[in-house]
Amino acid sequence: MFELEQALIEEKINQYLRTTNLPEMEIRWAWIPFNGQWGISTSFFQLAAKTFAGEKGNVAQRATEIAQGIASAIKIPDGFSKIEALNGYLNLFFSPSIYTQRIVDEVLEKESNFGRNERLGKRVMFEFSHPNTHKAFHVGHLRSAFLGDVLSRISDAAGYDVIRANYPGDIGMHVIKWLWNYLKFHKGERPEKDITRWMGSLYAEAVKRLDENPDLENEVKETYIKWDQKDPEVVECWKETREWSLEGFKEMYAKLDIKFDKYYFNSMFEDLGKEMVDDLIARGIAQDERAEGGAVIVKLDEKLGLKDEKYRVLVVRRSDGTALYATEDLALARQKFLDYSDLERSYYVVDVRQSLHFQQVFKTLEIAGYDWATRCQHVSYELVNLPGNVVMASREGTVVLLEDLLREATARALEVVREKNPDLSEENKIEIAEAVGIGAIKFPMLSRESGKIVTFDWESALDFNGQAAPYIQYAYVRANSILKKMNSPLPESVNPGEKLTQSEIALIDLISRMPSEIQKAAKDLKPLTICNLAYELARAFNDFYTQCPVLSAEEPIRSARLRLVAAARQAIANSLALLGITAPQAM
RNA sequence: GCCCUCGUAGCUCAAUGGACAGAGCACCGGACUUCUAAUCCGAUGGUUGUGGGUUCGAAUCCCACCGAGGGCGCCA
Repeated sequence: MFELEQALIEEKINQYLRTTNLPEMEIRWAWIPFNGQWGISTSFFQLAAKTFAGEKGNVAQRATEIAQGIASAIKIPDGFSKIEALNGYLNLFFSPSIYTQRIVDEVLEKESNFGRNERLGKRVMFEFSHPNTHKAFHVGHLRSAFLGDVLSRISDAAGYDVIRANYPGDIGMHVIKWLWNYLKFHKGERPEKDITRWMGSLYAEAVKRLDENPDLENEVKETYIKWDQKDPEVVECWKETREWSLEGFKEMYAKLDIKFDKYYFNSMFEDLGKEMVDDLIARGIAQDERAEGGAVIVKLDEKLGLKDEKYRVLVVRRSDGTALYATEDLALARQKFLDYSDLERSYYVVDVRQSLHFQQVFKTLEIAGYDWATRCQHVSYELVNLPGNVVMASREGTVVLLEDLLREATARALEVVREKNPDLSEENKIEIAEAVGIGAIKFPMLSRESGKIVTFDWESALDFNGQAAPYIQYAYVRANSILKKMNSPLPESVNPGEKLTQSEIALIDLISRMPSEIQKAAKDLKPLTICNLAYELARAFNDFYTQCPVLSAEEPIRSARLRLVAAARQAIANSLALLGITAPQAM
C-alpha cells in the first residue's frame, strides 16, 4: 500500500547513514501504534547497538540521537504531515487528507478486489475436511473444513492459484460395519432428508449391535471378505450408499459455502498404495516381515542414521497384506503431484494427532527419492472438545451434530431478526438468520490460534454478542443502511480536508492495512489474522458511526464521509468474504 | 521412557523480538425524539505458570522445572 513512500524514505535514510559514517541497516516498517495517529515507523535500536561494537553504552539514547539526526536531515516527504523522533523510533505521519482520499478511491475502484494481491503464478493445494462417508458429521469435523476453506480463500487473495481438495474416507472398517448392518436390517431403505444424520444413526446402530453382541464380528468379517472379493451385492450396495453420503455432504458444503476443485477418494488408493509399497520393498527401503508374521515396515530412524528415536517405525502394509491409512497416503501424496506437477506446496489440514503420521509419510517419500516430498506440509490444528475436555466421538455418543447446531443457531438468529426487523419478508428474515447463524458458528473456530483447543458449549456458540461474527456483520449493515438512505449516487472523489476526527483516521488506517494483513495471514497460514482485522474494522466503524454524523453533515464533509462509509463497508465485506462469512444487507 | 502442543485479567482469548501487554464475556455505573441500541461510553481487573539464559530490548527465542492435553510398528 505504501511501498513507494517507504522505498523513497529508505533511500533517504541510507543516504544519511552513509554521510554520517553509520553502518548500513535493514529498515523494517511498522504501523505507528498510537490510536488516531496514522503513519509508519521504524526503530534504530539495532543500529545503535552496532555502533557500540560490544562495548557498554546507552542504546536507547543513541537510537534516539540517530532518529533525531535523520528527522532533521531529511525533509518531510510529499504526502506526510510530520516527521518525529521519539524513544528511538522515527515516526512518519501521513497527511490524513491526502492519503484518506487515495485509499478511499482505491477501495471504491477495486471493490471486492481491494486487498487482493496480483497473481503470483504459483500453485498450492489445500486438502481439508476429508469427511468419512457412512458416518455423521459433527461439530468437531468443522474445524478442518473451516480452516481449509479460509486458508484457501486467503492464499487465493494473496496471489496463489489454489486447488481445494477433499479426501473423503469412503472405505474402511467403518464402511464395512455400516454395510453389514444395512444389508442385514435395513435393506431397501433409503434416506428421505437429513441424509448425513440418517447415515450416522445407522453407523451408531451398527456399532451398538457389535458392542452388545461381539459374536457378530464374524458376520462383519464375512462382509469384508465379500467386499475384498468384489461380491456384486456388497459392491453395488457400497456404491449406492456411498453416493447418499456424498449427496449429504454436498448439501452441507453448499450451506456452509465451502467449495472443492478436486475430490480424491480413499478407495482410489488401496491398490496404488500397495504398488508403491512393493516398490519400497524392492528397493530395500521397506522391510517385509510378513514371513515372520509381521507387517511391512519402514524403519525410519535406522534409514536416516539417527541415534535418538524421532520418526520411529511406519507400518505401510498390514501383516495380512491389506492396505492401511499410511499405504494410501503414500499414493495420495504422489497423485497430487502427478495431477499438478507445478505444485509449490501441498498442504494437509488435519488435526494434531496425526503429526507424527505425516512426518513419517513425508519422510518415507523423501527417502524414496521423490523430489516433491519436501513440498508436502501438515497444517495441524487442535480439536474441538466438549466442556470438561471431552473429545467428540460418535462411538462415545459425545457429539454435537452439525445439523443440530445449524438449526439452533439459525433459529436463535431468526428470533432476533423478527424482533429487530418485523417488516422484512419471511424469506428475507430466514436469509439473514442463516448468514448470522452460520457466521456465528464459523468465527469462534477461526478466531483462535489453531494450536489451541476449541471448547464447544451451546451457550457461547449461540452467543451473538461481543467478539463474534454478528458484531462485524452489524457494522456492515449500519454502513449499508447509511448508503441506502443517501438516495443519490455516491459523490465523486473529494479531499476530506485537514479536519478529520480521530475516529475517521483510525478507520482509514485499518482499511489501509488490509493488503498487508492478507499477506501476513497467508504467510503464517493464520485465519486469526483476518478475524482480528475484521473485528478491528467493525469496531473502528462503530466508533466512527457514533462520533461522526454522515447524512446530516455539511458539505464537503458529508461527501467525504459518505465515501469513507462506502470504503469501510467494502473493506468489512471483503474481510468477511475471506472468512467465508456472508454479509447480510440488513439485520 | 521418548516426542509434540498449550499455560497471559475471575472466564474465553489477542498481541511482525520492540513504544504504557490489549479485547470480549461477567460484574458495577451511564447513553436511544438522532444514519438500526445485535451499538456506544466509563469503572474494576496483570510479577504473561516458576527459575535461569540469549539480546540494546523477551509474553514471544533457548534450557530446566511445574501443570494440562495429545502422540509413539499393523486405528484413521
